[in-house]
Amino acid sequence: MESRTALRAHIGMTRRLSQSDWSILSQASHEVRTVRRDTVISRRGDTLGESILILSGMVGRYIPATSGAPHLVAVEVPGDFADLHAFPLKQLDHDVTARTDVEAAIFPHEDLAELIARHPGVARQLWALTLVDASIHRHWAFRNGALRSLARLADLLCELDTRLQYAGLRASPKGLPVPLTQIDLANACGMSAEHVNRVLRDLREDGCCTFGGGFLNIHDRQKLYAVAQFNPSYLYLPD
Amino acid sequence: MESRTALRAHIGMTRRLSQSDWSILSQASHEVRTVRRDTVISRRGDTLGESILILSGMVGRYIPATSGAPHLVAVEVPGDFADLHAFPLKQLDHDVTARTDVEAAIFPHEDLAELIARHPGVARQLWALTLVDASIHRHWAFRNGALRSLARLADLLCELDTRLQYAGLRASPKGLPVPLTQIDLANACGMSAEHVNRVLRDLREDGCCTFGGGFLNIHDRQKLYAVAQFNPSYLYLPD
DNA sequence: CGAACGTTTGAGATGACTCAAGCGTTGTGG
DNA sequence: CCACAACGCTTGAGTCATCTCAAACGTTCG
Repeated sequence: MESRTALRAHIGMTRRLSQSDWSILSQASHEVRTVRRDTVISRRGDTLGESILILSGMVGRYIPATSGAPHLVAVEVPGDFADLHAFPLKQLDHDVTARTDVEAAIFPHEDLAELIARHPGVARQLWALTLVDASIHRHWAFRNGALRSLARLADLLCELDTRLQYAGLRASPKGLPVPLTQIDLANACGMSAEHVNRVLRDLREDGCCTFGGGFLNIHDRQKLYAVAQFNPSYLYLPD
Repeated sequence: MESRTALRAHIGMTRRLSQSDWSILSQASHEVRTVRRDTVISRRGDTLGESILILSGMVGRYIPATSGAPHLVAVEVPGDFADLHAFPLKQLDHDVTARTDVEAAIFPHEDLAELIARHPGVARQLWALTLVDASIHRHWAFRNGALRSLARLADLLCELDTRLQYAGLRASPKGLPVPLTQIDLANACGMSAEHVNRVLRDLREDGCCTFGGGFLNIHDRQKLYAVAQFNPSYLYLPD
């Protein structure tokens, strides 16, 4: 049971860890939990005693706005820790919500603490994982501040394409599963849902990609990446 | 000499560290360097062997845009590590530039590594510092995605006010030193410089604050914070 | 079957941008 | 020491991107 967990979980961003570091880390988790879609996993201000590693599904981080809907500031895909920063900080400044049904490996903070004390190398790797997150956050700030709607939306789609593929969700002929609505995209990009719809139409008519039914179908990846002028270096993917 | 450095540097965000943790950490730095205004401290893709703690002045992190000026995605103030994430990641995805003349304490990565191996508690504190950075990045994504120009600019000014005050730069009758131009603000907020100028005029005419000559003079802090609906929880300031 | 939700499209309003010009300040070289 | 260049600030006028409001449609789910 546990070994199966470990096997399945060494995916996506956790591939930054060597096989041996991974086997050490995976011993800190003794439980896999399933979370239903739209469940709030943790709420701003909560004090957390555990962090979760996404095995399947997608979660979002939301900053509540005083007026209007909470704003989507990050998504986590399989292989990402959804809230590892709660381990050193103990507290979250935002909400974490399951966008789909989610399978997650639970890492109690006390187990992490013990593990880290004995394995500084793994500690460094975990630190690095949160720093890749930070780099992605910077890119979201850049995207929302520097890009116009067409490039902005395309850039987000490129990021999702790259990260989801790296997480092992290979594009099939039917497309890459992206369980977000146009409203979610609008929320992430700081655009109105109507405008997202129009920009998606433009991308479709330009032969770049179609988005719908939970799938992103990329017809011309090179063109899409060119529209976004996408440079994935900020994702710090190995290779 | 060194003790003076330590004394002066235990400011701002480093106050998250206890006095004893701080004395341990400060032993990892044997050099204070002065960097001239507008100097590029490190460039995207560089492999860094040291990280710097700002003692005085301000630095910016810029993501180069394929077209147009590089985009300002973060500023660091006294007490912040400008590039501590280069320690676990070894590489940067963006440029770091001195916005003013900067005094910085140098922390060679090999000294940090040794120190961290012996003091896991300090390691955890350093990790936490980079996570506060990440939280600030999330807020910048939120700001650029969710707020309209008036609130957006006001929110940035509130953040600068809070962080600079916390860094020990108390507001004098003449104002709080904010060594940025309107162009910098525009760059950070994803607005045109002309529009920043108009919004600053609005803030001035509303009696909130005046910005100019390297100073932010806040006339009615409560009003300014209300315009931005500013909630500083994301800064994770103790107390 | 009806309600709720997401998508799609249109029309009009507006916030923010671009272009343009003038002004003040600073720094520099003749 | 002056002159000029460079830069940032300020304001105006017109344009454009994006938003808002509105309505219709399809799908899902209870």
